[in-house]
Amino acid sequence: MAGSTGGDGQAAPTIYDVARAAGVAASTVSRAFARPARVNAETAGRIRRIAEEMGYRTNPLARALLNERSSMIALAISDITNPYCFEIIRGAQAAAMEVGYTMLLADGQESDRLERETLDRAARTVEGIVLASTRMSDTSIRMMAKLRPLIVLNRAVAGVPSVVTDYRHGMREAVEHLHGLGHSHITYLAGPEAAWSDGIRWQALREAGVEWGLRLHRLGPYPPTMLGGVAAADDFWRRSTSAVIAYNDLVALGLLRGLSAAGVRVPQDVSVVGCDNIFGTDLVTPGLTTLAAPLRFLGRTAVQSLLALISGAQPPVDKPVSIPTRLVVRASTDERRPARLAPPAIPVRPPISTPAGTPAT
Amino acid sequence: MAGSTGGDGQAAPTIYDVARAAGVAASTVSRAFARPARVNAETAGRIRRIAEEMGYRTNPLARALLNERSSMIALAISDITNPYCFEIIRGAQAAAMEVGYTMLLADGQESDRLERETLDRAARTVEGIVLASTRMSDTSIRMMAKLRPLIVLNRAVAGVPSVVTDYRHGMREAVEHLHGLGHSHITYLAGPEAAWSDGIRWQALREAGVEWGLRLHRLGPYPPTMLGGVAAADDFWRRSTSAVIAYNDLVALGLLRGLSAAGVRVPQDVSVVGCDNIFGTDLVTPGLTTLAAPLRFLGRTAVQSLLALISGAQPPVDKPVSIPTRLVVRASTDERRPARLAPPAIPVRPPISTPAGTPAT
DNA sequence: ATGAAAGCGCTAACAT
DNA sequence: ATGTTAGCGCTTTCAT
Repeated sequence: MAGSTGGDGQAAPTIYDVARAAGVAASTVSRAFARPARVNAETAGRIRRIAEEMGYRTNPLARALLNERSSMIALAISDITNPYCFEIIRGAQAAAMEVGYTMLLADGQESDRLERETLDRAARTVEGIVLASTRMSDTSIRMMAKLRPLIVLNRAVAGVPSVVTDYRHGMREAVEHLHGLGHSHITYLAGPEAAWSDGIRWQALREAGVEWGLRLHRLGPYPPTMLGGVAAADDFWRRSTSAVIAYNDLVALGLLRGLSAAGVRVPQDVSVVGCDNIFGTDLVTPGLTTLAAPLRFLGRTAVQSLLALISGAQPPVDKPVSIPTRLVVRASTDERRPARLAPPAIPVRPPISTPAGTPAT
Repeated sequence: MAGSTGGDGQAAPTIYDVARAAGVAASTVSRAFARPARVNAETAGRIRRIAEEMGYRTNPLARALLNERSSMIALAISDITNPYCFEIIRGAQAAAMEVGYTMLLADGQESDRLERETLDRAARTVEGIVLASTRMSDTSIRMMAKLRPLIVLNRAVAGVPSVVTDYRHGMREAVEHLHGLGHSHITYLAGPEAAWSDGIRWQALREAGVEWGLRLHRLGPYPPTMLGGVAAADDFWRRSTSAVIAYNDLVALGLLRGLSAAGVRVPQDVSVVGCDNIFGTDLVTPGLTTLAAPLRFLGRTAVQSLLALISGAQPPVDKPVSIPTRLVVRASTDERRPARLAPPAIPVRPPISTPAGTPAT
């Protein structure tokens, strides 16, 4: 019932305690753990047994102080509440754990300053950093990279090794899919201008458009959130094409909601494609067709690259490691209808005015 | 273009470097930062300026080695991909950052062993631990708590301080809501038997049932996942009441899916209530009515309690800190219909057989 | 108000 | 194969 309030009972045994108990020098104990080959097998065994009995665990801080090997890495995230991050974190954490590394999480709470502060504090402690999504400028990133081994995720920064998603191929697949469904015009709902991934997605999309002979339109930028998507629905409304590709799933989800409120049917009136395949995309009705980024694999790959970098590898700083995507087709995309058959069933907004610019045909 | 491959440019300046540059002893530099009052104001200013210029940052590892103050805490999560965790992590991280602490993330990947290993490794490094969701046994937890200051989240472990959600009040509200809609029988879809929150939710539900004069049924246990919910739909099918409360939102979401596949309409045929209010609950159709846990606040409170514990506070180990819930009413709950008017529109499964035990009336 | 010195727990040299 | 020693960067006595 009562119980101690927690906290250290007694001081943890040090390597000296173990050494004394085993009747050997501290260095021998150290070796018994780190380089068993250089210790008499029998002695090593005895030491380990005694250490085990005493509940000895080597103090990582002391080790780190000596040889800079803290066995910790940091993962920086600009906004941990974004579902996009979850799988990345999981992948990263798993990869770290596999090799005995501990992962520090630095959530920037969407603030450049907070993010830098956190990283700044952590930088000394960790052996390397993965920037999974960051608000920091290229310059800041390069400075950070000078301080510590660093890998950027889904962003290309000259001079810094990175792991990115292969949107070029993915967008081609998405456009091919829409083309196959008879769509000839696609609207892209842009994300934040500062986002590297927005630029690359739009560029990849344009190239794919040329390849398949589709016309592309661009709306935005919108905040990369559901609210952003709702706002986009409002704009899209006036200038609609039969197909939309959104910067990310959150925007697509918001768009779905906004469209539905406006009485526009998906996929009958408009086909919608998202990006990332986050949790929730198969929860909505209709399920969201999306360009799935292998999020968990991305996190894992980034950490593995970082560990390689730490052990002295020289990854290319100019060509990022590129991870392929996969188009997940759900119900939000369908064949283009020749023309809208009837006004929306429940026109919450005024019925569709004839689009000034882009005819839906 | 070329650029260094990352990694440390040159050794970071130590306190001795600063001391030399400022022409004072190292201890004075240390004091200038930690106890400015005990240093000549002018000297202190000069030191700080020089340190700033040199880009000096105190090495947390060295500090920690000396006085056990690493300014780090660990947050243990059994499964980081569970949306339930996100907001908790965010709240915890924010609270830690506010006071200059760094947060380590220990994801157990749903494995008791992995979780213990990770924590074991991290324990020496951190000043304290928050167990946000854990697969560990009470015994393991108590052992851990002896080693380090520790707070458990949403679980009561005798002898260990904890922060929990006030399900008693919440469940009463949920039952009142269903009662007000005319429901007289409620089925509870149980979660893992090992989960403390399952026990407490069921108990709170039973008490509320007595209070409002409703009959309660219990089905399960089911895995706390969407798949678990789909499986539950299968069982519930045969023994349905007009209202269901699921162990958590994931199960409720799965149930919604399973029910829909079976042609059972929500909320017309069945009202569904979830727990937690995770991301996605307002994405589904119908939106899920759910007992919202203040996830972010929970994480924040846990960390704050931990920090208090670390600074020597003696929180009660027997009565957990209790955080109130809020019932979020969406479209998945509605008035009970006297009887089903017609067989399901699209009976994927055989039409509803007369329930043997519990009549839907 | 400041300096000198010891030592946190560990490991890498060097010596045996 | 093992022991001895020095020192990582910091803070905390104790002395000045």
